[in-house]
Amino acid sequence: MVDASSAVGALGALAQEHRLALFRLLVQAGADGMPAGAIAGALGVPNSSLSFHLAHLTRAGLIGQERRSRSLIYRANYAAMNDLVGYLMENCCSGAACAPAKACGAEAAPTQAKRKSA
Amino acid sequence: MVDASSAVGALGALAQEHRLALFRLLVQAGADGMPAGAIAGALGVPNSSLSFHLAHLTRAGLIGQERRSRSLIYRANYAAMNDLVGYLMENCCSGAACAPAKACGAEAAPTQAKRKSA
DNA sequence: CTGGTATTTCGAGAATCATCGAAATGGAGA
DNA sequence: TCTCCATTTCGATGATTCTCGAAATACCAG
Repeated sequence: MVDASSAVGALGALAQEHRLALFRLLVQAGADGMPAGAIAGALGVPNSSLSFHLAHLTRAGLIGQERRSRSLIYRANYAAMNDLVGYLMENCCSGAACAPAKACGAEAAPTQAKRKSA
Repeated sequence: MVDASSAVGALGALAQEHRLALFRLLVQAGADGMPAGAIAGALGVPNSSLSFHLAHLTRAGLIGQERRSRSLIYRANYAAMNDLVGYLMENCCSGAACAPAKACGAEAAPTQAKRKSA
């Protein structure tokens, strides 16, 4: 489930050039994720700026992190992405021809608890 | 199609409490849309503020307007919404188990030219 | 043409956000 | 333990955004 304020938070997190590119990068990276350094290189953003955006996206619940030796591996939270999309399209067209729009149910539940039941 | 900057624009347009509520209201209203006054009433937002948000959403291409007598009818642009979602999920999971995620193909192309080819 | 209603524009103030260098932190290897 | 590397926090600055009353505009009915 998604409530209005968390949806606003998630959309706000994505509403920024670097963060959108970053999130899409992780979405496309799949379950393997990417270490912060590699992301910084791929996006051409200074470390301190990237860290800021990474934290923003994390706080919004759109990505998760996992430590792997010295590096922090980030990966997209597909469940959150699907929830957000579902929230946007909720009761779409007042019940007209609307496919439920489903998506990447990937195995994105390796380290952290992805079960954000609340 | 969607490019990065228009996606950022659309997400930024949705990343605001009132605008998100407004957009969802229109999404749920369906093809009939709603006049500005009714929206202001439903959201409890002053006219001048609502107009600002309406313009923002319109500039982002997420909603369209049509004059009907003295009122302006606003309605969601489902094509834009679907494009945005498609952009977010593009190449999801690096080709893993990802459904193409489709949605409200409604007849949302009444007044303005929705063909933003460029 | 005149009156009236629906909606937008104008303007200014308050608040939030993005950027990035330098310094601090946390973990791993020797 | 000591050192090194990856990443984050701190701090200040500049830019953007939200809000809303009052005035202007657009349109329709009579």
